[in-house]
Amino acid sequence: MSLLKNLNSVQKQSVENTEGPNLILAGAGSGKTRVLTHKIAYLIERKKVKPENILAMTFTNKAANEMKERIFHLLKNQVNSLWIGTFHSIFARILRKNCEKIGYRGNFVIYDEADQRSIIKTVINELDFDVDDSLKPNSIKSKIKFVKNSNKTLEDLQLSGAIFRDEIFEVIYNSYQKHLIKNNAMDFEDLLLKSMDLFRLFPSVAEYYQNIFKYILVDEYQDTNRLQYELIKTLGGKNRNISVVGDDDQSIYRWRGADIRNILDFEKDYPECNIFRLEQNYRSNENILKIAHSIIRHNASRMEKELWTKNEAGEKVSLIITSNAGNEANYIVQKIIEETQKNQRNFTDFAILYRTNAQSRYFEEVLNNNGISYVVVGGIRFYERKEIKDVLAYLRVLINQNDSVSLKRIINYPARNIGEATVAKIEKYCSQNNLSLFDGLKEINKIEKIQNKKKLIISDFYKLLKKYIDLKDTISFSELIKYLIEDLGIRRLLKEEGTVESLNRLENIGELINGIDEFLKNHPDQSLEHYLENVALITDVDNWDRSANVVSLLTLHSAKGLEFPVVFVTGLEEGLFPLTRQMENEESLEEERRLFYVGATRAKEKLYLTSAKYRRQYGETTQGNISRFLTEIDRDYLDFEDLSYQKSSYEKNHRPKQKRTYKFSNSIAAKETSNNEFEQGMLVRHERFGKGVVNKVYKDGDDIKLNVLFSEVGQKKIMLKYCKLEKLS
DNA sequence: GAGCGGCCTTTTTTT
DNA sequence: AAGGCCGCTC
Repeated sequence: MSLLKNLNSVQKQSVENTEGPNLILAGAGSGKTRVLTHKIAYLIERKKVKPENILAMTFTNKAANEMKERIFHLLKNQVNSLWIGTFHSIFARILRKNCEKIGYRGNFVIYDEADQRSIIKTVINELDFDVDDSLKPNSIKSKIKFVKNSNKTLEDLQLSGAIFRDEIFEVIYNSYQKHLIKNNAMDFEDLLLKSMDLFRLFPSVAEYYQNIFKYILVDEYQDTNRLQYELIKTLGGKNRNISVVGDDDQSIYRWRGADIRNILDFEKDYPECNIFRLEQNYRSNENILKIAHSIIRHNASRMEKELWTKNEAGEKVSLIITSNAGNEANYIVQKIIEETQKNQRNFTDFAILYRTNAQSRYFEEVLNNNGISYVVVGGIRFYERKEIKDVLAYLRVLINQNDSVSLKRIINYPARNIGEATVAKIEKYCSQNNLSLFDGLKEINKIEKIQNKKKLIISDFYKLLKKYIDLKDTISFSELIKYLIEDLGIRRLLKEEGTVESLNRLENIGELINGIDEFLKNHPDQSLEHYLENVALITDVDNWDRSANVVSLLTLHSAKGLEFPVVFVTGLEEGLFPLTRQMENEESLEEERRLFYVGATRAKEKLYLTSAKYRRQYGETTQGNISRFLTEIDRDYLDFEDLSYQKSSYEKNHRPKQKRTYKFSNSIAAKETSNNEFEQGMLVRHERFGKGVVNKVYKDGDDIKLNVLFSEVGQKKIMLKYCKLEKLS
């Protein structure tokens, strides 16, 4: 009985109803994780289901870990045999065991986006196409991703009209896939796609897992794509004990292939299903819910529902329009300071949410200037840093010599005088003789037109790799990496460089080694392969320590599943580059409303909505307008403040602390020339940097650029088309 | 051929 | 922040 005593009646029903398909529609803050964890505990304790027969899939490692912890707490018992993890980690595990059936070796590597791009570039070079805009690696990459996530073949997609027929893309796609197989590598999508292939081609394997996974639970079901949907259907097809938890209003990953139909059509796919609606919100004050609802209710394709709460109405939500991003940041930091003083809040209580990672900059700056500690969650990921990728590339090659992407990465790292041209020659030799790049290195002496000096370097490099490949089975990989780093002299080189960046890199490498030691301490029996897989699938949100007393800065997407007493949802204007500019069609408009909804419902006690009238992007200032949200939002629960007349408080607060004055002589101030151009020596005023004197004027194509020495901020390069530069007489 | 400095562009959101 | 590109030097 004690297991269910903390649940409300709907939560209880959805926990107890273990058999058959279950759709649990769980609004924000309605106890979704609570239901999932209780259900798993209930299955184990009451229904005597073996933990190894339960599969629970989430989208983030963080969510998975949280669930593990809570289940442990409920059962007072560690259940290691539970299958619980992200989609990608679960299927990576299945593939490690079975991938040889579909033509991979068990030590396959997982390629991230940078690796993908590198392959795509190789492919484009090999195929010798005329490169135009349609062949940008990034757009090819997203197209490949789209195709893979759809769980249809390229042909099917073309026939159904989902994409245009594009022969060049077809060739690239096929060649890309061949390269991955040759390198014994999978991209993120392959982890799912190849699992699906495995099940399709080997029904006995599918059956094996169908029998293992007697109960399947899926978190954030609204964000599954067609491929994940199909995998769930395949695995659960036999027992049909599928419980999915989700909220169609929080589906914010359409661009990643998430198909909201998965949740909207669950009833059609599983006609015998039970539907439970968790509509009581335990998280937020009523005013916050009303505001969130007033926006989301405008979405046409959603299940009709409205959250309710027994919580108090609380303070009204504040909507603020500021003049620019700097003032927006100023306002927010001012409010944080006020709230900590008036309402006795800690910095941990605050979260600043924005649309794109790059937007954290202004907030960081102002927080810094006010001595407030903060943490940026996500952003540039640790494992995507250059120095980390370089070191990891060595490890990847040690376990998988076919990984030519990693090999190419390290062939001239640290610099050993091997350039593109030499690599190209080796690659050519390899493809002619059907060798992997690694084997090509071994035969370096047979390759023509390479200088003897370089042959020597390459064969030394090969010997070095060989030495560590042999060494890796005799010592722990923590020792292995330490020796390797010393051997390569990476530490020494970075120290000698002596710049801020290089010392940072040095620190990061130290951090990496700590991380490896930590990993080995926690998983003493696991191998280098396991470590690399762990690294490939982890994100910064997963590592985030919430115990420190700091303000949290994160994207709206990363904020899903989290809650904070005070939340700032920033950048509310539409029409600007980083925000809601994609509202041109109804579908994207709906997704933006859902994103707003997710952000707003993170708040427990107080919600601030902020926007800026003007925002700079790539040096350009654009005007936004919040009219759409203003017309939709319910003003009854809102305090509205227009501060956009405050023009320059940001600039005032951001002058260098010790004021440096750069001397320049007024006497050389030039007159405006007849053809309205700027000249050396001319006195000017910049909208942000103030007064200055032109040092140099030059042309770059049609663009006019100036070097200007400003008295306030020193020398700056100015692109005329991006700013207003006023001539002073 | 390789490497380096300088300058520009990129990019929504993530497993 | 980091990769691409150009022009320069060794």
